[in-house]
Amino acid sequence: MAEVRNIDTRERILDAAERLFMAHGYEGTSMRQITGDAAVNLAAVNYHFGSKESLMQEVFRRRLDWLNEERMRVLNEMEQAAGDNPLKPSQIVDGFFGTLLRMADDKERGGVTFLRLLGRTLTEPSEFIRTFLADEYAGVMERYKAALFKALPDVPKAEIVWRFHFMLGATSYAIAGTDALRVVTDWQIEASDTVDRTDRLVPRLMSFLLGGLRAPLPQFGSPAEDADVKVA
Amino acid sequence: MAEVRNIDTRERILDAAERLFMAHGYEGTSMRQITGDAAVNLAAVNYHFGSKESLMQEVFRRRLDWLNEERMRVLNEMEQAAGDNPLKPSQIVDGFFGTLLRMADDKERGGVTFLRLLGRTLTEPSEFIRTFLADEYAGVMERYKAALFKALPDVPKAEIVWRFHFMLGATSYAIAGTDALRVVTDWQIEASDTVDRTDRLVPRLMSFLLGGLRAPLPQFGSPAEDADVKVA
DNA sequence: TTATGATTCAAACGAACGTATGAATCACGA
DNA sequence: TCGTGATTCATACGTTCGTTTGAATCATAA
Repeated sequence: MAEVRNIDTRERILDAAERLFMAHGYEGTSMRQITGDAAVNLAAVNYHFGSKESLMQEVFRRRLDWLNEERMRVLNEMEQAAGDNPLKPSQIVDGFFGTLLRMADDKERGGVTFLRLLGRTLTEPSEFIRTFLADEYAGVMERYKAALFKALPDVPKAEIVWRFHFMLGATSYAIAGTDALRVVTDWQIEASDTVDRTDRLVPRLMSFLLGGLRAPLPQFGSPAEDADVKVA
Repeated sequence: MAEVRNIDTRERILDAAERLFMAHGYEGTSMRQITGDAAVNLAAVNYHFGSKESLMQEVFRRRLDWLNEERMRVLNEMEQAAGDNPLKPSQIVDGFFGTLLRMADDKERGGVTFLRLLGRTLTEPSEFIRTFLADEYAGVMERYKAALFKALPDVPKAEIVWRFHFMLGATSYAIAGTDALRVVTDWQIEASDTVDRTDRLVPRLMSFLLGGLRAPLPQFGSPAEDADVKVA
């Protein structure tokens, strides 16, 4: 068997697809763009992956399998070290979101390209993508939710789940890096290159997520409460 | 002039486009779907709006013009009432995000359909949409950032802007309502219909946003800090 | 009633889409 | 060295895309 060319072609297609899906979305990327960028024949995608949908799934599976296994490994490790004690919320948040965000520096695992693709795809309308992602994430999701329930026994489970949802939103938007409304404009932040911004993004986001997770519970039916703000 | 049919057709197209762009995305929606749903001739879109891109812009302009004017009005009102005193962060957050979220109940202004479309579009890859949104939002964005700077004089402006960005992400994901990873599964939350969930979403999200905005500042270079969690 | 400009309509345009086909080319075991 | 299965290739299929066209139809002012 000629495995060498095979693998080479597959990987080149996956890399190009990852990059282009990130830049133009699933519907906005054509097979001809992908095969052109990958410098392979047009028919190669259908030969190796079967269809455009299957290609998209493989683009995610290649990265998510490792990510979610790593998340499981980290959580197991932390729970074993803690014994019967509940974990700290910050540990859980770091296990889930920190593990994800640290992929940004790991070019072997897609780096920022994959992170941005993932962030954008989480709000993608296509049904088959949502179904696929939900299946990929189901196990790890349950484990982390359970850990949060145990870590925050006094908080209603409904609140925890919602806040998990909000954390996911803040993170996915942050890693998508689109900034459609141009909230963050470089020249008013600081003179810093992209590398630096990635470096500082993680602690910034983690602080925000933890602050949101630990916020006072909402008072339903009344307007937003206001304790005075203390920072730093 | 036959203004009646004109306006009728325009509105029906805009309504159908809003609904379909929300459900299938910009690239995933065809002119034939839109005109079919609106029960108008295929050529009507190009006659009334010029192109698919212009239609998309008009779908947003119809809602965003009012939203951003309302945001401006609310902010002006609060600032006049406060005189020289800075506003409370919760007031600013409510002015920006609360005004947005309250559109959910306003069917005259698109309701949840438009909110979900907006949420999904904020991570949309298409360049022309991002450029358009950035222009639409530029003014109101500057005003609210300035208000936050004044309200939180001790927090570095860079941090405020980043947290604004994170708040935007959490909100856009929440209103997109996609929940790709199925974090929030109805049967484990509470027996409640959709109306109730919209009702409770707002205070829940506002608590989360304020908690994130007021979180302790990040310690760069060190792992996530951990004050013990106090809720309720 | 007739003239006029706005709107609607059926039909077609060329381009791009995802996919399929069958021959050519390759690597490699016998 | 030859045969075989895996892979690559050029090409074409049928469909759908956004847009355009020119005639038909409408509402209104003169």
